Amino acid sequence: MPAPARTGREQIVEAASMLLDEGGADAVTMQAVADRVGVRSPSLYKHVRHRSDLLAAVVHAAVDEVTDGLAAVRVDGDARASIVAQVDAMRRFARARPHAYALVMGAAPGQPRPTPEAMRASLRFLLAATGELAGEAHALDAARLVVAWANGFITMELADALQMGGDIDEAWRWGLARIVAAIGG
Amino acid sequence: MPAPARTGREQIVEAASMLLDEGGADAVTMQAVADRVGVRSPSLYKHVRHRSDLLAAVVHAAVDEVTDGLAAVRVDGDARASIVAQVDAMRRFARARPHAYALVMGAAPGQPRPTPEAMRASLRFLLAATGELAGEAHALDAARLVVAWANGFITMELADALQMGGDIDEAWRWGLARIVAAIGG
DNA sequence: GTCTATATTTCGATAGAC
DNA sequence: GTCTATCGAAATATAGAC
Repeated sequence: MPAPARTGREQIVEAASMLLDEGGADAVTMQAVADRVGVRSPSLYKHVRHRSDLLAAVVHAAVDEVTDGLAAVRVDGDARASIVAQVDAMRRFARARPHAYALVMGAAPGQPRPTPEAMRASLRFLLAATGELAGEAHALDAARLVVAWANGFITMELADALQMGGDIDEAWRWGLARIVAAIGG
Repeated sequence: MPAPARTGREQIVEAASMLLDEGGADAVTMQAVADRVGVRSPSLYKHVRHRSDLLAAVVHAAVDEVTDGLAAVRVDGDARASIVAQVDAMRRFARARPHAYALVMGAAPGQPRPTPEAMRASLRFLLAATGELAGEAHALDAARLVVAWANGFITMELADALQMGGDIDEAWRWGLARIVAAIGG
């Protein structure tokens, strides 16, 4: 056997995810990924079709991570507590992996997007909770309200926008309480 | 006189803004800007220090445009109407210039940001309105709530996230009504 | 102030030997 | 499957003539 495999698609996606976290999508170059996994850049093309294929895999892995996190913190018997726990988990993920968060939530037009099915899976338990509070007829509207507020808040927090003084965590809790109340809680 | 001026900083920023709208920040290359204004790329450096200087000017012009738009639609005697008018104006701007909107609201980590003063100026009349509704003690929290929701909704709308069926304009109106009610309206 | 010419770097991707 | 070698494209920016 001439050349044993020294890397694989999984390890490549992992390295690309780290580079995304460290320097954004632009930092995910084939050269940088190759350095990270310890091979020469042409070898990557035996595991990945092209750069966009790799980036799509990175986004897919990130949205899966979010989905698992949201599923893990849900509270089955308490809709209010479940909503709070899930948006808190969103915020934790965003703080830990801001660039990945931006890709998942589609903050940058023209960047790779997760599939609609993957996004739906992420919001499964949030939809259940908002349905309990707002009624099935408005479950979707209410989920959109919650996610929109949380996403907007998190995005601006990461960008240091709305830096107008005041305690940011206090603003988060104040807003969250109002949002939950607004959808029928 | 050896070479009369065929362009100027204002025209260059304008061309760069058009390129931003058409293809995002990555499309704003010195070459593309030069083609657009009708000169060779080295000539641009007589009007602009470097590319980041140009991009910063583009962002500044965009936030000024937003500020003017928000000031124009405000309703002085009616806080609820003023809030609705201003978030509607935000949404119109985002639909007209999605890439510019993303830069202004800081959706992409690592991109050029408007100055805090410019952002504050944009939110002046919104703060006045939320102060009326929520009380001065919570004017800032309430403004953050409104802007966060609007920004999150708009961002996801532009990215086709939360595309889970239902009328998107109806969701906007439903959410907006709840938000205004939530802050004391 | 604009031009030609160019330095320099970096990128994605391919060819072909082993 | 990995490697060396390389192509071709595109980018920012500078030097110096006019």
